Amino acid sequence: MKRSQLLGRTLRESPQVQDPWTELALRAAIVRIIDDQVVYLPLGERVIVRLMDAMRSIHPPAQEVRLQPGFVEEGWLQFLQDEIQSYRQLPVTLFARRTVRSLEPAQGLARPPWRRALQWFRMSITGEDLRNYHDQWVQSVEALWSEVGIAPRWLEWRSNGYGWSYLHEKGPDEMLSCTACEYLGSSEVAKFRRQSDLEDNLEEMMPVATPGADTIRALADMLSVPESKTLKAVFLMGEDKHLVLVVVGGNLDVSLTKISGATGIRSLQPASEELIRSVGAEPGYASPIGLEVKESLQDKGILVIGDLSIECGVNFIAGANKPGFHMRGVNFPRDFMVTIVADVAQAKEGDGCPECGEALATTRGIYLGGWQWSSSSIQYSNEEGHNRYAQIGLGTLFVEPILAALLVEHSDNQGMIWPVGLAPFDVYLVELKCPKEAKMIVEDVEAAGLSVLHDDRKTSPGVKFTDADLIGLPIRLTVSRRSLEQGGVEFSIRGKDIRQILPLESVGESLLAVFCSIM
RNA sequence: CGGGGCGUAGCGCAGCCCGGGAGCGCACCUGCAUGGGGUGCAGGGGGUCGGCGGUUCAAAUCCGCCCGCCCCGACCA
Repeated sequence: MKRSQLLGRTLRESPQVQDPWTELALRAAIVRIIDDQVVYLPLGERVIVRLMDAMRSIHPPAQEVRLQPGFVEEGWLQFLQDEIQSYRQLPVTLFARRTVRSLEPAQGLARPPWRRALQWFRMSITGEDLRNYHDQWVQSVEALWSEVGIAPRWLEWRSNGYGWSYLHEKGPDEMLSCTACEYLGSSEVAKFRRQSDLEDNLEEMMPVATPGADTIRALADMLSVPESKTLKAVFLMGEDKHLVLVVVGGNLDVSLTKISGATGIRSLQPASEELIRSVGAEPGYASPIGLEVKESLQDKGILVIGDLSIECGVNFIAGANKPGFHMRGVNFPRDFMVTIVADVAQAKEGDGCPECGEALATTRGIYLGGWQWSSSSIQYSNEEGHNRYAQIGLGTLFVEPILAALLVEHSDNQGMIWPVGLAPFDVYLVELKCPKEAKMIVEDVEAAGLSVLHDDRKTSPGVKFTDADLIGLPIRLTVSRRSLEQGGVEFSIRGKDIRQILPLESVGESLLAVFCSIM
């Protein structure tokens, strides 16, 4: 490929963006960003193709399917329920290259509005089979990380899942990490220890007049108790107007992600007041006391999720479901029911680490992908003809975030230093007014099976060398009058202080030998 | 909804106070020189100055209205 014909100029001045990977990608002609939308220039697309090949090849064969861009996650289950009827079809592994829309606001290259993803979907009859597959998958991905030279951290990620994050202060994703041990979790799903405030002396439940105290803050102030002694009741509704009541300690906030994970209900939003009143609760003075609560997920009544914090305290203040009144001395489970108790409160900086109890601190990074154990499932018929639920897991790797991590990991002040195997081309040929010799070199090197970017532009040597460093191909060749006088073409490796002259006649062979040795 | 700022070449901006020639940097084009680290010199193309109206001999510049973008406030938690 001739450099003069390659689309995408390198930028002399650093574009003003907030993170180093986007800056490098713009400077080195890997991408352009137009109104948050990413355009991959030829150099970038070549890297993406190689990266996706590397990602794809980490894993044993799976049947490949194609899902159109924007295909929703839940669609997998419906699709498989249609296709899988019998145990004879199981286990099955599917693979898909997808383009998924980011749920979060776009932010540079690490979080574009649409990102490419590779997904592996495993459906098993037994939990053991799925666990084995999962172990194998995780091992393969770990091998990929070492192959491409990054060391992301393992963390709790999404609901029912784990994943990897490349830690970086400019990363778009917020996490909580333990200041003492290895625990790491995304802000939405990080676990934490509730402060325990148990005592044996359970008070009687009594109404107390609290006119105007329709927020936790006002209630705590009026009764002169800490917010943690109150119970917060949050009403949410799912897409189909299914009502969910969440009960947490008054000092905590609910995590929608955790609730989705615990209930399987997607796209939760605050419930309307009329929906709240329709079940007998009073906005501002609500609690599960006296409501018809589901005893299990299949029962009639209101779905009530109790956070772990309701078991960590006694004698709470909670709403009386009457305007202007609360109840004091409220104790779980003596005074109210919940359908399930789960971890549904949002962890924040300073909370106790779930592993060791030390303080959690905010950390930033880039999510690269991870594994999720599906909470819902599909049915198939077993050998006896009975319906059974399959065990399902989903592994995902995100292409753009991984590229962002690679950009920052494999670069120096001069630009990229591509690992062999991911570089958009193998060789950067700097030609200084030696077109004939350059042509021979290109043919020779390409015959040896290596790809060459031939800088044939009419510009000064400085420009070409600087560009060679910025673009960062593993090998640089320089052919000039000077090099010819010294007996051939100058060879150097990006990022290393190696320079030597290779004879013109055997450049291809020599490079091939070098390549085998550094791969 | 209120307050403030901005709008001039592909991008970034100056000029406006104090009215008269539409400019600068980057990018682009041409030529010459240079040839081992974003080189030098010379020349060149490119803009309804956000829109409409007013004042004036004359408006990017002053005045009024409108449009668009950004920030702050308010509402909400």
